[in-house]
Amino acid sequence: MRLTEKKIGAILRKQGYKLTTQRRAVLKTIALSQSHLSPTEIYSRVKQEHPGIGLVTVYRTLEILAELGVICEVYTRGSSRSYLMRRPPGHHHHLICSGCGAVVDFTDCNLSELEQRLSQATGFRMESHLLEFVGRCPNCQKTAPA
Amino acid sequence: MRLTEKKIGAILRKQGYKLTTQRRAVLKTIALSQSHLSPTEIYSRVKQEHPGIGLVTVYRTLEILAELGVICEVYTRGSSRSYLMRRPPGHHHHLICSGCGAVVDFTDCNLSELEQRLSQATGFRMESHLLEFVGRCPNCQKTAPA
DNA sequence: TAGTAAATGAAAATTATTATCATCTACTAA
DNA sequence: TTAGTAGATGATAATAATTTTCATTTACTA
Repeated sequence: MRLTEKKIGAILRKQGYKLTTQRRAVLKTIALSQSHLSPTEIYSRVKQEHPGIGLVTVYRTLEILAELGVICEVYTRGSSRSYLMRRPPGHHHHLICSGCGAVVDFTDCNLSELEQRLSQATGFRMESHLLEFVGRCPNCQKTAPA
Repeated sequence: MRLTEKKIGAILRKQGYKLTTQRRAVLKTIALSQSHLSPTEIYSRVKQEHPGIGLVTVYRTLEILAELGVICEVYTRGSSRSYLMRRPPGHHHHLICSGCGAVVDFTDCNLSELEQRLSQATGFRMESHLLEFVGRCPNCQKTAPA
């Protein structure tokens, strides 16, 4: 179930947001990328087709899209955020290439047993979890290590 | 196996680093905290006893300590990093309270089966993984939700 | 199609992080 | 114990990341 622009528009509107030209452009850029992108990277790509767009708009758009679950944040080293189109609809995780940044999604994390065990041991009420694998994709394995 | 100051000193020296007054102070601050702390938080706490210390020194110290595995980085929302004393010696993960930031460590993630499956399916050579649970500790469950 | 709430971009303010450099200090070797 | 030196520090500034403000514009509803 890939999210079409129409569906995304509906999701936005339901929450009182509008699907503007700029948001469309940001979405398109993220959708076209195989790797995760920082706000600045998204900004400079979008600017090629929409020279007038402001970096602020990119930030605001990313915040909303992430809140609505249309895009996902990826947790990497480094001092900026990085985003990615959400491809599987629900709960899922990422396998990220340390070379090129390409991202593979997977859904079967079966952590519920561990989650229960931890919850019982600590008394925490669980809210969420974050799981990411980092590795080298076949292509980048051929390339010199970085 | 808690890391003593003496052991940490040895770890630093082995890599050619020195155990300075400032580094001691940063370590002490992190060790005394039950929750993860951002560079700025660490800086302001350390400054109470060492008014002369510079924020830059805190950043540099954190970088080195993280590189040597004496402290761990925690991945949270928000636009700054956050660190924590490494308590279990080797591979481990965190359960973080969304209320007070307290951190519980756990070591049994048994993700190797999943890791292998993913590796076979994608051809990625796995390098690492990141697993964190977020929940509410017993104390914060009593408090109003935040 | 008009009215309105929401979105935009410019500019600036904040906050986070890194680099530079002259001075200082922890540690090693004698 | 002490001198020499590599490494560390803090001041300062530069850079990068993120957020705020506000006057103007625009998508969408009625």
